[in-house]
Amino acid sequence: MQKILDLISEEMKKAFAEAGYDAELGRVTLSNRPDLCEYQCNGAMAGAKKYHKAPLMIAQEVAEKLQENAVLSEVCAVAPGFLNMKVKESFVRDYLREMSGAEKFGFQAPESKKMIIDYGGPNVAKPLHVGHLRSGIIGESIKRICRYAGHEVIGDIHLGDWGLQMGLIITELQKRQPDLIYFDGSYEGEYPKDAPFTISELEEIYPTASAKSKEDEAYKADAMEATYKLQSGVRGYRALWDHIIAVSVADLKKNYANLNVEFDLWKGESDVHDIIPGMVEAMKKGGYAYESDGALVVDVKEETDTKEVPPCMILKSDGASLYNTTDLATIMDRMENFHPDKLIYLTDKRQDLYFEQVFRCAKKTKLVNEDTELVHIGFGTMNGKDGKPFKTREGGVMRLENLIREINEEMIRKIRENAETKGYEIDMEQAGETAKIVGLAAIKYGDLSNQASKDYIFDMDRFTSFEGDTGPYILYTIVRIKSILAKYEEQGGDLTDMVIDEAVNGSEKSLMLELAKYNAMMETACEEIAPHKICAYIYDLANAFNHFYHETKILTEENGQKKAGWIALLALTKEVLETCIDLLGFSAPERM
RNA sequence: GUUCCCUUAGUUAAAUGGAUAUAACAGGAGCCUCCUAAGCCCCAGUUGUGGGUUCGAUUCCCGCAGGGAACGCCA
Repeated sequence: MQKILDLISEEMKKAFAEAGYDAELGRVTLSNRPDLCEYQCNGAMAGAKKYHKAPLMIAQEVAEKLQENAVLSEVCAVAPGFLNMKVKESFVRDYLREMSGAEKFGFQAPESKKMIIDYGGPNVAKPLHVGHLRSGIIGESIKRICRYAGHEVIGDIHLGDWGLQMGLIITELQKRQPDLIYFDGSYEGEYPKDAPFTISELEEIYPTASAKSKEDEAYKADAMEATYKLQSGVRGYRALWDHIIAVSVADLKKNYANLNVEFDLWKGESDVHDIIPGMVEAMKKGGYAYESDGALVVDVKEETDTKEVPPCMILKSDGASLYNTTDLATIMDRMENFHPDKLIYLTDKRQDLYFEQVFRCAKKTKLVNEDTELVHIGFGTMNGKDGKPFKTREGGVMRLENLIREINEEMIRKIRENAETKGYEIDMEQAGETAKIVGLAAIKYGDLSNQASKDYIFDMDRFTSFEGDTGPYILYTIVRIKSILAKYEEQGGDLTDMVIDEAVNGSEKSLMLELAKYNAMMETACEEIAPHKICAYIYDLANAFNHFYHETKILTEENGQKKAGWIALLALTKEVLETCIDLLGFSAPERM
């Protein structure tokens, strides 16, 4: 389905051509001055130089050609050469009717690609903290947006499960429980099914071990040896590692489920351990990798660089692999097993240069094809009110589950308060569920409505205040519509038998024009992988609806056809809003 | 030190090179016998600085100031 701007532009282009000017000048845009018009065209000003004519004269000539027209109800030329226009009510009506019946409201999907999203995953055995929030929230939304656009998308959490941290945990475990069967080298039997620790113990063990290793050289040496033993496949260590992963992953799944974030793959750095030697060999043989200060590196600088791009390090001087190594090996693995057209990496934006190096290295060493797209989406930091990285009141790192719990508690309080002032009974269980839904929307909308690349302030008070441009405001709008639709059915109305009518007032037309923007907005949001554009759109749409709602008494309308037309408009608004919030990764409750 | 990014109302954020820069919050004034007042409505208040390109610049280019970040054996 064509975008409404294109349809209007077609008319304008015809008029430009009829008046003897270049048709391309007739590109129509949304009005910057809603008080003057709905759409505008600046082509006359752009063409003034070319035709040596005053822009206003060109605009007037073009406007004359548009006086009899099926699309535009009003076209006028104003100084210095703007063409201002309004569209016919019947044209908008027809457009929305088509949109209602079309798949994805007429949004045309681009050419389908296969892509993998790498969430730059959390490390196992460490609790999720607010730093992990953005990657999960943004990643989930991007995944949904790309799928909506018709792409085949695989999301891989890409756990940090193979480094020194694992050795540290094992070492600390050995100090605490030296008699564990896993440390008995001569043991050849089956290992127990259950882990000798819980997730809370694990979360305490890692920081303890990490702190000890920084002070105690011998301890650190033990940890490095344990890492080596693990990576070289010592049975007991591998069995212990399996336990650590299992306990940790179960906890991660629970936490991500609370955020409504899902991964298709739970791979990690450990998965490519075996293919690293082959990759390194190939890089050497290909003449790409060479030794520098004892380390193995690949040059990735290019002549056009204005900045210095250091070589990409493949192996450390002690021969051990590092972050680069596993990322490159993972690229190789993904190319072989999934044949993606595009790889998207989601991490903190501080890793920009790092990914530039890795991507160049992957291209240069032909791990990927010439046309494989490698994209790094670097997101900004989530800061506290003081503008510094978000901390708890005590100054520590805020655990994700605590953050979610705090929001939920505040939400329940709000729901109770609301019920009390309006004087109705609430089911506490249901209130809890609603609180979760609304709280998640508050967190996600608060994050996604900002451009991903920018830092943003996470202000608990503002996010839970629910006023203005927030997730709860969007949900509230949807709930209002649901409530009206339900009452309409109670009155005996049929939701399957209704069709949108011409707008009868300004706020209704505004709502309709807002709806008509949908496919253009979605196209931009998909191309730019920009969830914040969807947020901005639904905020405008919710505003347009609330304005209309305020002016129009829908259910008490006596003209049945008129009422059904409004109900149809509401139904479309609701569907569009729900589709959008689904792409953002949250949903609306039945009531709030 | 080098390079990259950022700077918009008191605060937090918007604006393919277009008219009077857009919202929200905070501040001030209104609207519930009426489909959820988590709403609607009115008022007041902004592009760091100096140049350039352009008919027109928050947007593009150059300088300056202020802030952030990255710069081979961390991830």
